[in-house]
Amino acid sequence: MGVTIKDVAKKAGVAPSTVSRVIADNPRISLETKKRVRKAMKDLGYHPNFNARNLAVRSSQAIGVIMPSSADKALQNPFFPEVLRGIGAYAHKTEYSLYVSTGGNEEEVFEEVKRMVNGNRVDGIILLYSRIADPVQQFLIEKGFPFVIVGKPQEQENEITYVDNDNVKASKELTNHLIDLGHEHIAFIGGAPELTVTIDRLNGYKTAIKEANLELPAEYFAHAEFLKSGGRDAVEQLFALDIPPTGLVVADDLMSFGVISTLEELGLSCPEDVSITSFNNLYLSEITTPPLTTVDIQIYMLGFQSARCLIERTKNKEEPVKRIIVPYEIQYRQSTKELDGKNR
Amino acid sequence: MGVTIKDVAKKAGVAPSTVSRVIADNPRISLETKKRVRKAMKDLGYHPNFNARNLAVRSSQAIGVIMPSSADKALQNPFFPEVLRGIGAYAHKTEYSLYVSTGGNEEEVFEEVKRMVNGNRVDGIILLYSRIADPVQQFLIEKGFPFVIVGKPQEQENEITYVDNDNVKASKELTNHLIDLGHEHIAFIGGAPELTVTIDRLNGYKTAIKEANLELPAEYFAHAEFLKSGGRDAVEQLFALDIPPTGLVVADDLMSFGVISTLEELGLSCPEDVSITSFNNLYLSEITTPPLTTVDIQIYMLGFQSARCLIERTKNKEEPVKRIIVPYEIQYRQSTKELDGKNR
DNA sequence: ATGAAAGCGCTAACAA
DNA sequence: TTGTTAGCGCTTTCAT
Repeated sequence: MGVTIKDVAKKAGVAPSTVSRVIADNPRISLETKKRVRKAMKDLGYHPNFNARNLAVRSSQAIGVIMPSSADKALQNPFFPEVLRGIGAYAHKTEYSLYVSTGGNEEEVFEEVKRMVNGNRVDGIILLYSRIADPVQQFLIEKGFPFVIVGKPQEQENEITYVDNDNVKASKELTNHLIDLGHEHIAFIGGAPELTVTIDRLNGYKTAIKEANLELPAEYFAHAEFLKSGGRDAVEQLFALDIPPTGLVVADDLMSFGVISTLEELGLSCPEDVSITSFNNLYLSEITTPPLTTVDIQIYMLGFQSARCLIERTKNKEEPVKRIIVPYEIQYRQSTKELDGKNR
Repeated sequence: MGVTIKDVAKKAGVAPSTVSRVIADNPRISLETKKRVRKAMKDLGYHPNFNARNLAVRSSQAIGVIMPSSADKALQNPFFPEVLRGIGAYAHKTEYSLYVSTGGNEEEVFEEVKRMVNGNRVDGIILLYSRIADPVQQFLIEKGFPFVIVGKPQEQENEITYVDNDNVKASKELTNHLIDLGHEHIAFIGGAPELTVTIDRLNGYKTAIKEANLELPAEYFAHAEFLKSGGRDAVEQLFALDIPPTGLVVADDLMSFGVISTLEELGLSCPEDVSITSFNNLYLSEITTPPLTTVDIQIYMLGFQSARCLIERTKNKEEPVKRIIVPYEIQYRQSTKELDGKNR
């Protein structure tokens, strides 16, 4: 099957190399022949074979996108399709394709990465997660293979290109909002503690609390899974304390839903009894009850920019290491309210 | 860069073709040499170049996954990462890679498909949506290119391999559940009306209503977008009717959240005032208030099976057209309750 | 401005 | 059981 460059060459009465040049829009080919060749291509329904092309130029015009392993339900987070959409937009623009590795366990993810890299399937990789001591990251660094992280690397921050929000600042701002509303007992519920994003958001929270000279008991940091049971445990523990919090900084909208649900089971309601703030501004956070006060981290933009960095880098070896901080914007909605007398 | 098959051959003292055979685990190579070659591969850190391989065998060991265009927010539906996970699981097992096309507008999606197909980037395609008069589907059929649909084709049902649930039956069962609970005024809220899935679920609903000899006023079918405003419009209209429904069959969990939210704004609550049933059993539907009575359509399995069909097909031209119906299971939770006196 | 020819790294007849 | 050789379809020197 398949009409090749030779067929086109024959039909247009030129050499294959000329056809190749026409494809590349080489300026040293006369407009005359270009037209003739293009017509031949069209008539024959010619489409370049990418495997052949890639073999010849040793590149693949494709980038790999690595999702975290899906031991938990984290992958059901709409965050992923949304970054993917951002990445896809830039990739499409530049005629790159997207290879994705979707979860499985950690080992499988690693295997996928190795397949992509070793098999020359992709020119670069985007990591959709960042955590401490990640063998994948280590592998990529050792190979000197181009990659960018959506999020912030835990180590070697200056040698890795990454696209992130200022999570520390955002988290601090969120916490301060609660403080401004009169809350004095504010707890933090984060995701997996080895994720950089959790660490940063926890730090921002801590900073704000300290600066306001509020108490910061160790029992006020909880880590919940996205899974219901996990979230419930965290909330139950928190609200069984002598002084339960009246304000919550939660690291992810999806977790907030679980938290609100558990609160209701405990007979507490949001925002009357406890104010909740969180992160991501998923489409969902606008339509639930109550709508969430949350940080819009611009997921799409995170994806778009990461693709841009990576593709620019694969096109130009000299492109320097970059750090791109995507601005965030807090959406104030109904999950937070001024602390009223009875709770003080 | 890159150590090639020749290097390995030289080091092992054999011909390149022998190395190739070892890679393919050809049975006519002595165990002796296999071992020697494998050692050489390991010592040299050899990895086959897939572009070269694919060029030689005219295949790519990759499948394309096409998401719907993302004009709306539909892509934020956790359905997608979840099917992707299922597809990825089977793909990984069989050492296939995944190419994805993520949204953009319809034209861009189509371009992506053409790129994948014409450029020999993939051996087959999985369509994650199905709707009437889809140019992509048409293109694939004309080309005779292997593809499978997650969902049900609108035309040429017998010539296309697809993986779906029995949506008609599920929807009927859901509706009957409401009827059994005493509801007599049941409305349907679907997604985009050109999607097959919407059509099927609407039909199941209608059938149940008719069989129970209940009324079926035209105003009882609403179509909502995933976007909040759309869902709100539908709900507001429905509940402004002379006889507002007390039961709802909603085509997607995500839409149900919007519906519940709008209801609350109207001063109605679920399940006290209106019972809601829906589809998908997203992780979310379990943790919100109230937890949803919803059809578990086994999203992961839909993905897994579609990948299986497609990969089996690409491996064997003779593989017949298939239809796979993944069983569903209704999860009864708290969004539905017996109609009490006051609402009759 | 264009052509000839040598690869890119691998597979697959065909020989031996 | 293994080696030789001719491609797969494209790009890219090097000539002309």
